[in-house]
Amino acid sequence: MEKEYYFKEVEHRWYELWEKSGCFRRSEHPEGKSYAIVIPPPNVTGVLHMGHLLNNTMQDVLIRRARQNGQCVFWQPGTDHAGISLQVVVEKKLIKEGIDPRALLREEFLEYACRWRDDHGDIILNQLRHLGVSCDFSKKVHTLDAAYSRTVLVGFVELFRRGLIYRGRRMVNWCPKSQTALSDEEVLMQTQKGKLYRMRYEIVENPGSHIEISTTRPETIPGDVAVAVHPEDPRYQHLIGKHARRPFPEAEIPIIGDDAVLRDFGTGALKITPAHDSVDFAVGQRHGLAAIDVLTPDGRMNELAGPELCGLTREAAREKAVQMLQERGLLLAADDYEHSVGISERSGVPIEPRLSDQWFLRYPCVERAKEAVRSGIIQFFPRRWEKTYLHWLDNIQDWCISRQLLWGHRIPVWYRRDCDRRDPANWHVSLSGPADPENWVQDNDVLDTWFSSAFWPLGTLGWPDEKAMVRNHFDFFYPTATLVTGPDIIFFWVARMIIMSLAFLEGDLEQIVPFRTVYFTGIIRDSQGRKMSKSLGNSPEPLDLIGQYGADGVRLGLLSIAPQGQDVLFDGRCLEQGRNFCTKLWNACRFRVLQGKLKEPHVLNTGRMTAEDEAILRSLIDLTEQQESAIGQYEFHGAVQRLEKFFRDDYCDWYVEVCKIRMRRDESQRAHILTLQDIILRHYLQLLHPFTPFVTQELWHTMGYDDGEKFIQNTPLQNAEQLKKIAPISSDNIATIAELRETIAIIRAHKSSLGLASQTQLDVYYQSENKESAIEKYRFFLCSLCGLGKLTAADSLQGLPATLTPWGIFAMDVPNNVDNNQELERLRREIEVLERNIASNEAKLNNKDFLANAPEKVIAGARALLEENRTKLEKSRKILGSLG
RNA sequence: GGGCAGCUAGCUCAGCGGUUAGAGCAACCGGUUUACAUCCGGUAGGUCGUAGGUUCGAAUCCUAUGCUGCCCACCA
Repeated sequence: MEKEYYFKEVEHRWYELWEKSGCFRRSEHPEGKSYAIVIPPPNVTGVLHMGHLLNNTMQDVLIRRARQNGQCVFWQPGTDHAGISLQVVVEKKLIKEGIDPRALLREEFLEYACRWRDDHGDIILNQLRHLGVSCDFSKKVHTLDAAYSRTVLVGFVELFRRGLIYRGRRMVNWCPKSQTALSDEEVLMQTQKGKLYRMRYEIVENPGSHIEISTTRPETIPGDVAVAVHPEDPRYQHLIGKHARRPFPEAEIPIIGDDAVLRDFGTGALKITPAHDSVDFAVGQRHGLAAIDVLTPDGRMNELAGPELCGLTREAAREKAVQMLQERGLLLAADDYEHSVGISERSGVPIEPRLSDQWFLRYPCVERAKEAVRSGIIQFFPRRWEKTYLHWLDNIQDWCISRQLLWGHRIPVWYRRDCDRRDPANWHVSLSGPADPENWVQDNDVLDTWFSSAFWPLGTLGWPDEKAMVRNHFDFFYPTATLVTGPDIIFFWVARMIIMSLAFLEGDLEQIVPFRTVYFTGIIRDSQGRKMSKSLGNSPEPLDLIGQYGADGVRLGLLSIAPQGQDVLFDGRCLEQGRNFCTKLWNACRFRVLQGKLKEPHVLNTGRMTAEDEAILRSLIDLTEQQESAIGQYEFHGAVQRLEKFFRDDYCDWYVEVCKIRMRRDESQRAHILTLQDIILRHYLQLLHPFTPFVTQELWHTMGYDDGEKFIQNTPLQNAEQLKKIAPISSDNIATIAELRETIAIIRAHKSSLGLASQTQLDVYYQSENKESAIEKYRFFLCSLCGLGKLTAADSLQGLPATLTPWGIFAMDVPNNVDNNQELERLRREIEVLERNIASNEAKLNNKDFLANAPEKVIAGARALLEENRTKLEKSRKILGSLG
């Protein structure tokens, strides 16, 4: 066995073997308990980032543990076509090559896009392989695959048939940069500093008098069709019915009363621009006003804005409009003002409310979707996200699902050639299109990418094609077990998957929900709590990290700092610790290998079990129980901590050290000890495997534990009950070992506080009331682990510095030159603390209310504690007396 | 404007009604006795954001309040 662990070589070798052997594949004859996860499909345009590492490590832990537990596992991988993102990437590439993407035909552009997708689409999944993910890559799905596309379009057609998808001319969020409509969820509200302009329009009927109006958007003045005031506002009531003079292009517009106007905001008078504001649009509808669109799709002013503004960008037009107001003496004030502006999530520019013809979905099954979560049929971890989810569903708005893009699922609607597209009589909606295509024109738009992702758990398992569903064992793997994702896409994706599943499947909620639990991970930030971003340069390159620390080190490190459901502050040091632990594991196993092979491996003679053997076995059983509950509650952080603590503190630093002493003293124990070590290491490797798949697999092989099963992940994991059958464990023995370990720790600390190096041999005298036999039994451990020379019982402490342990007082025969003062000081402090504690114990036990109300167990505990403290105090005083 | 989290040792977090509040990292002291210096032993460090309340007992429950961060919301 190599002295060093070469993780790079090991990881590559095993991953290839795993994939080649097909051990990640789902069973084609599934039986027993199913455990499926669908991967949140990464964008084909994406590169692996820290969030992917965390998210996929967690999924892999769940999947591998399920495999060990003998469940029938399926982890479905795939990629998302990434609508706008991919289109932008391809457009940029074309421009670089001197091709104008807008001059291309749809088919030509799509050809370029497909080629890019085929060249780059699998990069991110291949990167994930380096992390060790055990997805079934043979079942990979891409959202634009023919079968999956069919799923999406069937969904559209059916929702249309049910009257839930409709086409309408409505105010939508328009992104002037990508020139498409967006859903409300794709608009981020950001507070921005701007100006609130106060200006005045002349009253036509009373020349020379004016009405004052506040606005943040003077560039939309040419689109004004009215001025609105509150109908009961005494300041303006008399003006309703009269007209105001719009300054440019000059026009007379009516002054109307509408109670949407807030009297106490600004001047209480509102200019109405129905084409560029949703409130104004509603007002316009109520009053039968026209909408004058003064903007072009790319966010510039058009001819209707008048010659001075036409052609300017929104921003430039605002400046120009302010200047024009000033020139006309109409601008009264420009106050600094902070307000929310909608920003396009994708392109980062302010969105423009715009009137256009789009397709909308009225969400089905909203009440059932709420019920599914509220009732706990779908469980959220952490639970608080339930509220966020329910709140969104309570206020749900229809979803604009059409996008003015080329890349995506083209809307399966055809319009009769040269006829009114707004008249449903001229629509054809179907999967295959009209029988006489020459008379029809297909809708140019594609569907929102999130519309297609909403079908992910359904489509990946073959729905709605019955043959495909049988082939994919839909009935067995659906509903999936768990979804692991970020809370940032709770509306975009999680809620919509639930809704679509409920809309299309029939049966009890338990059977038709897409998953039974959702674990929301935190977001990875840098060590200062900032979001990882390219511009800040604070996002490490995941593959570099894997190369530097090993996939196992990265996995362990990340999980060890990820608090449940809270953001993760990333620091490279955690990866170092992760890697160090893997090295530690390697060395401990190597040590076992150096002890040699056993003739009869795995056969334990329980008659030879000692107290320390029982204690380590008990720790292993406890660890096994803790792992089960921690992983069940998605407490990855706690699970990792306990795994590391057991191995370092209990196994390596205590048990193995003790075994060295035992074997040195008594060669006949050797086989027994090594057998037990093998049992422990073997089980421990299995417990650790989901977290660090590579090093555990390598050791599984190196240690020769693979005689029955080559791959550790396919080896059944014993539970706590099964482990308890290995050998009987007495609680007295467990207590004895706990006391022994405490005694050793106290003696070591005492030596250290006396300024003595740990290996300095010291003679020690002890006084013990009833633990002499224990001390004698374990004297070799005490001497060896504490660096003691002679250890003898004595009647007096002879004025030597002494310390109190569970087993009595131990006095160190220190050289004369050792300074006693520090030791005296320490003792006095200790006595002080004891006295304080005893006083508080007594006060408690003298409190009648405490005795009356506290449970018996607590009172008994308090009494025992008081007794213990009194004994300690007495002995400490004795030590002090003998020293002084 | 509404809602949700977080505030515990220098840093990152556990603990969420019952002894004297824990861990890892960092700091400091000491150590190579045949797995491991990517290691081992040890020390120090906290009025649990603040103020009230409930309780025999509060970091933990309640009520206010202060920061910090996130989400939702059509006041131009």
